Formats: sequence, C-alpha cells, structure tokens
Amino acid sequence: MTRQPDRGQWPTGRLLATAARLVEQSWNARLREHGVSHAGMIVLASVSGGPVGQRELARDQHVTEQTIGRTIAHLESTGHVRRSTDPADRRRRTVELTAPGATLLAEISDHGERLTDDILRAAVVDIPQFRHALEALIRTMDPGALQPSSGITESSED
Amino acid sequence: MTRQPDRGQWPTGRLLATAARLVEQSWNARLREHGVSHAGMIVLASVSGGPVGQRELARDQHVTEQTIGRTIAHLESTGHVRRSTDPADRRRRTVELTAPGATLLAEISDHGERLTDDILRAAVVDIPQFRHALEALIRTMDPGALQPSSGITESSED
DNA sequence: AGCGGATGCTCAGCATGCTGAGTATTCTGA
DNA sequence: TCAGAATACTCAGCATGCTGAGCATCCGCT
Repeated sequence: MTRQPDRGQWPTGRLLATAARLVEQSWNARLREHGVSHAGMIVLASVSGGPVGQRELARDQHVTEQTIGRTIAHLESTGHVRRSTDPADRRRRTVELTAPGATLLAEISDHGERLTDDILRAAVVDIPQFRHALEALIRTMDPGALQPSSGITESSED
Repeated sequence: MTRQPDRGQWPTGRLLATAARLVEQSWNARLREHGVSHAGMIVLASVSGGPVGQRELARDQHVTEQTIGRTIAHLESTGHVRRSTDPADRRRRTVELTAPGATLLAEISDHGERLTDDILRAAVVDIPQFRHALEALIRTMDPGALQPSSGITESSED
C-alpha cells in the first residue's frame, strides 16, 4: 500500500510518453559506448541507402529541419556522416555515410537492432498488433504523410 | 511512389518514440494557451491529492529528480504550484497546488483529458489492449517499480 | 557526541525536441 | 528580366530529458 503504481489511471498519452522514454534510454545506454544516440542511429540508418537531403530526413523522422540539422552536425563532427552541397540545387545539403559511419551502423545492427522487441516479448506483448497500433497512431496524427492511394503525388497541401 | 512511408520496416522502438513525440506535441499545442506543458500538466495532476515530495514525483513519472526539479521550478514561477520545506525533514521540499493551479487543472481536465484516446479511437486501435501493452512495457523496463505483492515495503534495492 | 553513509535536492553541462526569425538559392509569372 | 514566392537550411532561444558532481540534512552506530 506504500506506492502501488496506479498506472491504470494514467492517460494513455502519459503511458506512451513514459514507455517511449524508457525504451529510448535503454537504447542510449546500449549505444553510448559507440558514441551515438538513438536519434543519431536513426539518421545513420536513414542515409544508408545513399545521399539524402536534410529536409527529407526530417520528414522521414517526423522532426523539424532544425532538429535534424543539429543531429547531423553532431554526426558530422564525430565523423560518421559527410555533408555535401547538391550541385543541382545549392540550397540542399545531402548527407551520406562515411566509412566509419557504415562500420558503426553494421555493428549496432548486429548486436541489438531489435532490442525493443526483446523487451516486448519479455513483457508478453502481441508485437504485430502493438506495432499496428503505433503505425495507425502515427498515420492519424501526421497529416503530411498521406498514404499514396494511387499515383497521386502528394501535392495537395504538402 | 514518391515517398510512401515504409514504417513497416522501422524498429518498434522508433515507432514508439515517433508516436510519443507526435502525441506529446499534440498535447503541448492544446496546453500552450494555458501556459503549461505536458510535463507540467502531469505534475499538476500528480500533486492534486496534496503535498508530495520531489523525489516521489520523480519516481512516479520515471524521470530524474533534476528534471522534475526544474519543471517544478517552472510551475512555481508561473504560480501554479507552491513549494515548502518539510519541517519534519528539512531536506524535503513538498509541492502542492495553488488556487490558480487547481483551477487550471480543472480546466484542462475538462476539455481534453483523454485527447490521446480520441486519436486512438480515430485510428481504430483497441485501446485497452494498447494500454496493456504499454503498461507491460513500462513494468518490464523499470526495475524500481516493483509491484507490491503483499505487505512488502519496497526495501530491497530501492 | 559525532563520524560516515544514505537521502533529498540543486547546479552545471550536454543532447534532442520545439518555435520564431533570418539567409541563400531556386522557381514562377508578369 | 527580374520581383516575389517558395524552398532548404541555419541561428537563437526555450523546455525537457539525461549524467556527473556537490551541498545540506538526517539516520545509524560506536
């Protein structure tokens, strides 16, 4: 009776925020020795397919360009990515992996890519259903990322 | 085919972090006019039952004492809560609602307490199951919050 | 009584979010 | 052609997380 956690009363948003924080901390703890953060790791993974503009990265991760810019600057300073000005559009700065960045990405993909799922399994959670709920939530909350029903280029109010 | 979001490939931790960020932003947008943040609102709700020490608040919210201390300082500066030194233990600073804080809490409880659930319903998510998954996740990740199986005072390694 | 550890909180500093404002480049249309 | 809008990004500043370090108070034990 001292402090039973009455999380049953918590609003769902609070549960979500708390769970996300705990998971992210767990990731960060695992990644610390490699010198990157969870956010940094996501950037590395996102640029693994070749040069990407910052705006695209920002949209992909659902963060602002300012935020992604700073995270990239950090990754650049640690030598994991390289930025170059797009000659075809000199406003753009494309981001790509360096050799050390690629090595690092391979390493962390190895030992712990699905860290969260391990925890979820331990918590006896139906992972596909949980993922589906999260995806639906993201889709619903993000007006910008409308699903391409046909050949519609996301013109409307993008 | 320009940019269909392949969220199906995302690690679950990334889905979770993204969903949490979007939900929190939605809350903050709603709360901005009232002059509090999501974090602040949770503090207000947590102290609505009477004076609480900062350490307890930190444990309740799964954040550090430093973080909660700063958030409380903020709420204090805006006049929503009051801090006082516990005469029985002068290290402790207990936090309680002021009249304006109580008013604000009542207001925001009114129009939007279950904001996330509305979104989840729109996203056609099984809310009880979703909540259950989040609770299980939190319970699994947080070694400190052991559930009181009997009359055990959380002595062990708390 | 008083030493030492535990406890409750603060300060300093960093990373990641955000908003608002500003710069540079490109595109559009008269 | 060239002015204005749109685009891509940066800088400045704030809030919330975190870690590490430090201070004051309390408790336990000799």
